[in-house]
Amino acid sequence: MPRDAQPGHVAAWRAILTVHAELTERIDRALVEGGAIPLHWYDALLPLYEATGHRLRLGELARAALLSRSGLSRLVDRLEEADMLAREACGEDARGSYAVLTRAGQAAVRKAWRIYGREIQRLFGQHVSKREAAAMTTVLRRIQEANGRGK
Amino acid sequence: MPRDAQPGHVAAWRAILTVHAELTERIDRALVEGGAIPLHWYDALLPLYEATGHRLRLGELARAALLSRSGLSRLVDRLEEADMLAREACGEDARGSYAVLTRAGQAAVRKAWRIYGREIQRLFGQHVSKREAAAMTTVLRRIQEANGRGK
DNA sequence: GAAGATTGAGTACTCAATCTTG
DNA sequence: CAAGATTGAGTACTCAATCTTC
Repeated sequence: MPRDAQPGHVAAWRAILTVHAELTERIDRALVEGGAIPLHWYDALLPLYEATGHRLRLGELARAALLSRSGLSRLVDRLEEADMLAREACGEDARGSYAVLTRAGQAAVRKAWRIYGREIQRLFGQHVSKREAAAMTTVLRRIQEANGRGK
Repeated sequence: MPRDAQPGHVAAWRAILTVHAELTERIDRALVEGGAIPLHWYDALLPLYEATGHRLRLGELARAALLSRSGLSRLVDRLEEADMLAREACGEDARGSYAVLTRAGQAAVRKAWRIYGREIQRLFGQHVSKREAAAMTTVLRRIQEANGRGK
């Protein structure tokens, strides 16, 4: 967006882009430097961690991790290779598979979260009051809901 | 970040991630469907558009577009191929080059911005009051400045 | 030797096509 | 033939190595 002729919401969107890019990069760096899994892996493993049984259909996981089915398929290859998760046949529907977190995968998520949480506090939370955080969440959730799924 | 035990700033960060991912994808789709350049190209061409003389050193452009030098080098190959910009030798320093927007490149930025601006309004601005946008910008700029460049 | 830019090798994604099962 | 998952081909990035000029 051009710098001139900016209604307020354009400046806000621009600020979101900048903060997202900067913090995301720093968090990923902190994870790697701290000997944890990369942010990318964390994004895929967290939905599993939060799922009941630490288990999700591959399609669901793809959706949760914002990846295409094919992209997820290859990522799961690498995560399985690294012993973060295992594929498991799906009883009810022989077409499908589950991804299930291993013990090592669960530990990796917890370790990553310790670093991630610390960094969010340091880079973001530290500079934002409770009130401001709540207000921002409200607005963003409203946007989320207005745009969720449909057109 | 786990869904439980969330201080307010974690929820806010999570909301930023979600909104960023969703809107970014929709905007890119709108650009392509509208026959404009992809978001990716826009991100690289806009800094040029805003630069005096529509001209920037490749290194500067890399920084502005949040790309590595090598990544930018290849992107510039494609943009040059598509007649969006041209490389130009740098008089003062024969090591360096400039990237300069072509006429077509300038037009492409303007066309993309028409769509982009409309989509920001539709997906984001429409759901946010002026006050809220201003408040959000203030907070995010504060974070930006606290984390800009240094540690 | 350091800095600007490019090239080589490797990684990670996409869409379209395919295979398998419902 | 529709849906879940994978595979093939193509694209776009990264870091490390290289080339050129300061």
